[in-house]
Amino acid sequence: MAQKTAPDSTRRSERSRRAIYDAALALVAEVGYAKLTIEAIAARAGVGKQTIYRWWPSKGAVLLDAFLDLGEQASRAASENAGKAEAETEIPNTGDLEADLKYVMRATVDEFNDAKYDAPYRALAAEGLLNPELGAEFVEKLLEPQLQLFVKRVEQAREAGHIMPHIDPRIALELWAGPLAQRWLMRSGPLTHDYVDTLVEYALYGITPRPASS
Amino acid sequence: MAQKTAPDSTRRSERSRRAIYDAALALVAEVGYAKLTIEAIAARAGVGKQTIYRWWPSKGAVLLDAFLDLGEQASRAASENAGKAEAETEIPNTGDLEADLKYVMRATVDEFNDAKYDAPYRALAAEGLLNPELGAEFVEKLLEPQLQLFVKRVEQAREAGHIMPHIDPRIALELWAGPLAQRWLMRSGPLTHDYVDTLVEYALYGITPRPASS
Amino acid sequence: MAQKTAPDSTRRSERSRRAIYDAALALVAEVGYAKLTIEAIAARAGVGKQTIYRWWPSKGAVLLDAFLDLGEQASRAASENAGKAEAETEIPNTGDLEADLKYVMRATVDEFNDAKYDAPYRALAAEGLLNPELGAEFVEKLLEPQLQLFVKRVEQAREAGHIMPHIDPRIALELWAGPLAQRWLMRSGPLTHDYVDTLVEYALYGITPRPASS
Amino acid sequence: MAQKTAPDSTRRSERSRRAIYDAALALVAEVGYAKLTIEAIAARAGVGKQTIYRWWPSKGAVLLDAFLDLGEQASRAASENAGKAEAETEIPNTGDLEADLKYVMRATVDEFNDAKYDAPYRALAAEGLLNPELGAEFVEKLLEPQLQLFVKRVEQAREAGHIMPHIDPRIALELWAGPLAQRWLMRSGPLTHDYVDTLVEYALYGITPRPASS
DNA sequence: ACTTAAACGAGACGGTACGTCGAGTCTTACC
DNA sequence: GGTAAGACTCGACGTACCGTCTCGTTTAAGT
Repeated sequence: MAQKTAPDSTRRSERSRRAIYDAALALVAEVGYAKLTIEAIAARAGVGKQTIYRWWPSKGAVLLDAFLDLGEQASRAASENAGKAEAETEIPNTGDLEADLKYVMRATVDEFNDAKYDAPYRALAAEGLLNPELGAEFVEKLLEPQLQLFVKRVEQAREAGHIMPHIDPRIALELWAGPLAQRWLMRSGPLTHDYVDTLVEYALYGITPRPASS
Repeated sequence: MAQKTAPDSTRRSERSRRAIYDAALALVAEVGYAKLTIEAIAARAGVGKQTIYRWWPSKGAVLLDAFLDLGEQASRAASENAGKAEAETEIPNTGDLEADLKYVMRATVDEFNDAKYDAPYRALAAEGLLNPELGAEFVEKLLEPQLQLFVKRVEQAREAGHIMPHIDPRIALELWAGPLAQRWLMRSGPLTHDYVDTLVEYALYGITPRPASS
Repeated sequence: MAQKTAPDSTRRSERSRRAIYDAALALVAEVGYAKLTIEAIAARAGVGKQTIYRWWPSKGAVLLDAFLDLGEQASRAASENAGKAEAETEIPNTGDLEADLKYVMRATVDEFNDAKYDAPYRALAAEGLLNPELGAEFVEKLLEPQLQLFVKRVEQAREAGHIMPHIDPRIALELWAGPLAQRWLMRSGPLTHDYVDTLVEYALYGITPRPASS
Repeated sequence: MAQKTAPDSTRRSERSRRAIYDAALALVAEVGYAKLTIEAIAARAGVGKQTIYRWWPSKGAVLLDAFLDLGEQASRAASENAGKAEAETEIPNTGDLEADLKYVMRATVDEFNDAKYDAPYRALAAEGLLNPELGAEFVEKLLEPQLQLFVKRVEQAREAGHIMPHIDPRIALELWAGPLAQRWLMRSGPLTHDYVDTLVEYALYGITPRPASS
């Protein structure tokens, strides 16, 4: 895991790291991931190229860290505002699973439609497809934590008897998360509130006829 | 659509086109999409670079055509074998929707696990994420045709009363196709027959408790 | 001797070669050999770096060719002016060896004191000291041809009985050429007409007392 | 001579200085002057880069000091061996100028042919060509002291009547020292005992015919 | 069958970015 | 305050490909 004489991270320049994150995020939004270059990041950040190569193995890795840092900053800011530290870190539980899922899915759709998040997130996903190491990190640090929120909420619903006991929550959540991801990434259809509402309904109640419903 | 003095496609060298497809597919499997270069394709194909630039705008476009051609060859070969021309071009309808879907999904899983298809397909998906034009072509020529097979089968089921009448087939199919795509692309979980079986069951019957079923 | 798939010199761009020569000579005069970079030559010449690397192995080799070309141009210009094609290509023979040598040596001193020639010539000499390949080429193409002019003149003098028969002309000429080169390169003393006059006298007649001379 | 807040040389680490000299001489022999780097010297010497930059302005200056130190060590060692302290610091005077010069010139040839001295000496000469400051120091500290030995011996010969009174010893010595230096540096001819013998003879007696010799 | 213009192979060209190396400066911890 | 260590900015290295541009040389359509 250590390359040739790993650098001493205690002497690392915090100032440079921040500047690199800012430059990477700004540039990926401006020119797109394909035209994002390490030279440009270094130049924009006022940093030597070697400082980037010393700490990251690829532009994808830089962008992933930058994006993770962006998330941390956001959640740190959120924590400070309200007293509730769980801001955005938990799916609400009003007792009505369908309503709660729709609420979160609509918010997710809005986020995917926000250019600020779309560019880097999409770039990381694309890079992850081709680069297994980065893909694994992407899944572990970005995707899975978000999916685990659904797992938790589905488990709560199961305990309340709203979900059948034999259902695997980790698979269940993919019924709505998978289609959303696919439409977003592939642009294979419009991303609307109606769409995710429908997704949640189909997933919860199935698409085959039920006997006596009410 | 025509660049400067569009080339005369009637005089196009079939031999070169084939050589380029072969080279592109071979190279993407050998070195991966990121390290695939037009120079290498030209060299491997014994072709001038200009011959590639004359007919395609990017390496992604070359690979897409090469992959489409691969599919055409495969289906042409299949047609010749059996008398049934619809080989692989239709989902079976035994009257049992669940069984038919599971059958097709298991076959799809097997295909995704086949390295021969995985490398170029994954590369095209990744490129499509970042390049909207190529993404649109990818969806139109590769993804949507496959999804339409599900649409057709779901409509048949609806007519047979096995699916509720208000269900939108185009959305319904995403309940199982979306999760499968996500797991494959993101490597966010294992791709097994059991997994897709579960997916189909959850999608058909929902995850919430049903009243007296039988 | 041939590197990897030697380039086809028939397709070489004459325009680029000239631009590279001009840029190299201009830059070495401006910033000195140590700060001369291939990137700067390429930029100044409006040429891709690869075009330099394709045809020359090092900046020293570029400069050597540029300087040789400069000499060829000069002698070609000289040839066109006067009818005598041997302009500068031969040492005069007035019958008076001492006078003829002094004449040529004074001209050489003037040339060494001319900044236009000093910078590249000195750079090439320095590079040749450390790089045997380039040094050999420097000697063969620049130094030796000039020394051979002296060899020829000394041989003429020997035939006329002005030089002792057992004298080796190739060594004899070093008596005045060697000290001049050393003073010029090492800056170990002033380079004046008087100095070379003295050199010629000492070399011709020796430094030990002669018996009754006249 | 003093940069910004000149370092206090009384606190200088003798151990480091020695290690730097050793490393510089070893490396220049191993990889050549062009590939000699300050980083490598520091690493080999087990010394911080700053310690080198604090005391020397360039790699050439380091090497010059290292080479001078080498000479001092050698002469100090020689002094301890024999009682005669002037070992190697004076040209013998047997009364036969020709023999004495040939003796010293042959020894010089042997030294130039010794790889141990050739590499650093040649490197310093080359650097001195391009860098006037270092060149001046090279001449003053290395070249001129050696030439002065010849000046002294020629003056002795003049006093003995073996050299004509009007001869300038400083110029006379260049008749044999210049050609030798040129052949060595430029590799423009073989460096043998015969060659320097011839040089001395030509220089002493001239190349033109003498009346009645004996 | 002959002509002729376009496609072709080859590859040199002006560029951009790569990932590495070393220069010279600066900071940290130690002695 | 000198030192070992090494991270920093900067600039150049030599390489790999990009996409464009000639060069002859096939090659296939139209005469």
